[in-house]
Amino acid sequence: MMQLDERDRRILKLLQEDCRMSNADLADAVSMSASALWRRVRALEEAGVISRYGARVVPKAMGLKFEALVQVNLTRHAPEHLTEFIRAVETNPHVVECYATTGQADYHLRVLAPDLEAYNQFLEGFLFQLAGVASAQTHVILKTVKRDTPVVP
Amino acid sequence: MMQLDERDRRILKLLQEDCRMSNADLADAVSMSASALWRRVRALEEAGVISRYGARVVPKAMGLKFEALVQVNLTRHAPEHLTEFIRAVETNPHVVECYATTGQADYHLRVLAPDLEAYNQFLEGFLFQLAGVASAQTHVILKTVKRDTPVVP
DNA sequence: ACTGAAATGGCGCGACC
DNA sequence: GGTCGCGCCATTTCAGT
Repeated sequence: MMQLDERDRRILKLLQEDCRMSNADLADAVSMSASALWRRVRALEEAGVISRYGARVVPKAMGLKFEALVQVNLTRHAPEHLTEFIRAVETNPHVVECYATTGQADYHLRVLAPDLEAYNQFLEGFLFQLAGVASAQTHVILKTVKRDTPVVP
Repeated sequence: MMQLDERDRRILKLLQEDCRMSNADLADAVSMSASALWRRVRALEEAGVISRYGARVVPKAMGLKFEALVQVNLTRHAPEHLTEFIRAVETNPHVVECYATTGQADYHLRVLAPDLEAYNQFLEGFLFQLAGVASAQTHVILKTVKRDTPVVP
């Protein structure tokens, strides 16, 4: 793990907001020479602090107007079903987030679909087909209050 | 809303994976001239299909080793508390996601903190201080199975 | 209207203090 | 960490379809 100073935090903050800004502008913003900055950014990438530079695509603009959080419980008695579940979730394009959690539910998913019908198809045709899945509880997202929030504020 | 063709989808797919790739390389990858591609990307930005170009920062690398999903229920009788809740959540840097949902919980949050102690401080010093909050249920994230998944697969 | 070729000013990236 | 410089690339313009 890498030791980060205040300057690194400023760099990360700015890159989270707009990673397409020019290296030169960023250097200006943090009062550094372009190449010194460039080396820092490189170091942050290589240390795995920055995992990716990705464009955020708005789901609705892609026709994905239905969104839900799903709590999943697995059956207790089948360890081989767990890896199958993980692999299936990782592969399925509807699932955009998945966490193993403490509490009532074993797993929490965020799922995107074009509409309610497609989501039902996701449940019946995919999630409920998985052997390890004991139950699933859907929370339809009514409104996205906050998302894509910078980790470094 | 904009009409997207197959080429747009390929552009978006690639930009989601690496939005720092050069315009020239991207043009090659989708078999277009650099200027035609550049105009398309511009159009996607202006149509709001691409909301941001952001570096993904790994929370753990920033010392944020504790992560939780929190289900919040608000009191039924105070509409003015709702806006206060929303504003507080939007402002608080620990909260990186927030959704209004159907189901047992009114709101779902994803919260980052340095450690369990800091999270307890988040609950006592922030969340439970909000007048509208009736109850909160924490699901500690044990493992991130999937995240930052492209919307366009 | 939409395309791509060309021109240029700026920038990324590396070599070297 | 900064300076310098080469070569490449983003961005605009312009002519062709």
